Amino acid sequence: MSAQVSSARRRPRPEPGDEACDLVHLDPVRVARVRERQIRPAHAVILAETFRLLGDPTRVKLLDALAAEELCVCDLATLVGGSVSAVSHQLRSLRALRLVRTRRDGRMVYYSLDDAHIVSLLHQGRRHVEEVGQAPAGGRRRGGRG
Amino acid sequence: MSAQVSSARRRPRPEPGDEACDLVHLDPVRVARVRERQIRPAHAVILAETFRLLGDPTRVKLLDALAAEELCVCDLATLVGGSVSAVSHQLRSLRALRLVRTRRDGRMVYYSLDDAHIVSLLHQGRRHVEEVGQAPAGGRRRGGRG
DNA sequence: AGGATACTTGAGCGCTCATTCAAATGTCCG
DNA sequence: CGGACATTTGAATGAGCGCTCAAGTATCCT
Repeated sequence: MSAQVSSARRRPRPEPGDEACDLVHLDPVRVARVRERQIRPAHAVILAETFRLLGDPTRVKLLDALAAEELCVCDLATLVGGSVSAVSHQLRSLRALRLVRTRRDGRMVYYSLDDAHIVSLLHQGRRHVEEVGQAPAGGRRRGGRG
Repeated sequence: MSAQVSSARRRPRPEPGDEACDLVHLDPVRVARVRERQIRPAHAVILAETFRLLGDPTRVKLLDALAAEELCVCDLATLVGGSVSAVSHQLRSLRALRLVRTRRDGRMVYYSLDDAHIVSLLHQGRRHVEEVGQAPAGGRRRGGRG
């Protein structure tokens, strides 16, 4: 672990024949090692897409509320403190990604969760936030367990 | 479970004295029940903020790469396939939220992960994506293992 | 000191996205 | 059928974001 780990880290001048791309100064050993375990680009996109859905306070509240039980749009709107229209729009996105499903009962439409993975992710995140209980930007603490 | 669970669900006409807000048709029992378990709005914002950071392919790749080992900016740029500047901007966001930390070694700046919770979330998500291996929008399958 | 390297930063731009408002759809009741 | 209700949808608007480009900072080597 100390013989030839870094090929660029201590190199005074990069040789001209080295550059295969814009970057002539990278560490090929390290890069190759990471590449083996690296997530596939397509998967990164899908994963980001999934996390992006959770990256909005309204949707977080929506999914969190639905984790308790199924709810109609107007109850959801009340619970998350938004307009019925706004909530409906968000539910549409959630439904498009199959995160929630609907059930009609007369005029009412009841929403419920449809993806156990998301619920797991959400709850894990919620647990973390409630543990630290700090604002993330500027004032966040690591290991704020006590 | 069938006595008086729903006050609005089967009510023909809402009485005029009922409306305390814009919504005159909600189910107070259900709403109250969910409210007890509901995430606090401030926590929802923090949680969304956290997930939002993970809601970008470049940042997902960045964090995923750093989960393997510490890396300098130019290696990261190579691994995620972006410009050094773009990567540096993203790392700035990540650093602001204390998701990554830096270590200087001469001219190089090495980044590494600084939040175990995020890593856990990321890996959990990655595992899920690699299990289903399907695009989320339009063609997603649940339990698409076979 | 001077030049090269590794990274950061600020401005600007195009794009996405969450919300609002207004209108439409579908359902129940008389 | 006609009115009230629950929800959906489309257009418009405004804010935020990620990228590029160009300059700036910090470090190393001679």
